[in-house]
Amino acid sequence: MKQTPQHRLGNLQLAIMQILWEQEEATVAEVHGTLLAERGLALTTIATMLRKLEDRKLVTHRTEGRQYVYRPLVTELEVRRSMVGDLMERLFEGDLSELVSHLLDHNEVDSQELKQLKKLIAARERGMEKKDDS
Amino acid sequence: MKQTPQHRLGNLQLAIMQILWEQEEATVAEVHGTLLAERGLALTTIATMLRKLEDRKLVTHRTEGRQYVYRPLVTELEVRRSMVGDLMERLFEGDLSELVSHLLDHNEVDSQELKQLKKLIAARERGMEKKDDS
DNA sequence: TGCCATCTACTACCACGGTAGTACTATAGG
DNA sequence: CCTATAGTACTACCGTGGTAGTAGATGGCA
Repeated sequence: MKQTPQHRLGNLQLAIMQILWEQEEATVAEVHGTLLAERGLALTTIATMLRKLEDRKLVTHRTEGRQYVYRPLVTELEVRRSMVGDLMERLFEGDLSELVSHLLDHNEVDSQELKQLKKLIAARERGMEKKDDS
Repeated sequence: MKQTPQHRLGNLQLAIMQILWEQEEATVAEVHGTLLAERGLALTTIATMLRKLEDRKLVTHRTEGRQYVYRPLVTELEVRRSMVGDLMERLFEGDLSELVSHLLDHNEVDSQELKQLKKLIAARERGMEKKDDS
């Protein structure tokens, strides 16, 4: 068994998926329009990419008039889980603390953010207790 | 300015680099021998990959007898920074808290590890104060 | 009805990770 | 000196992300 089929997405693929996640669904032209500003891509490029994503079962489409309306088949969460987990595995042997430690050491983290993180951990601990009861 | 020239490494490339980071330097045969267990790769595959890595200035080599001894030109830290930063940018718009939050929510984190993380943050806060003095 | 604009499908390319066979070179041993 | 062998260089091929041109279908409008 191969489990979570490695949602490893490239830059453009991710950008497209993010639009679909935000909009729920979108036509080729809509995706193209949204992306046009930051990347100057041809409409056919977007269309091709969407078709390739559909091949990989990451999106699907329905027909509306003569347009295709695409819709994501995987959630942002799944992709994040898969890609973050992959990286953690590849770079930190799956050791979460190592990764977080790296993050803290090598990013500008202001005290604001540290407070935020402490809150996250505290919340997590409370969730833990609850789970311990079961 | 565009930053550290994107050290985006594939699986095999990373595995090879990791060996070089551990050993400081290694011959093709040594790398091949180390990797042979987990992946059954041909020696020429390793040699090719090392040459490609050299093209990209990620490693270099010197000659010893008739063998090449390869040595990394980038540190593990640099690669980690680059790849983690890249992922954080792509998936979480560069928001560190978002990434950590995701990590906490979607991995089995035991209380042991939470304690460890709190320690990391506390240490970070102390480092902060010192920097605030300057 | 017939032509144009709009959309998608096909096809083609490039770059690159990954994989490996074959060709070439130089060395060590007889 | 000459050959077997160890070791690298070349070349090639596949898959896939990324990019886009061109062909084909279709619907709207004059």
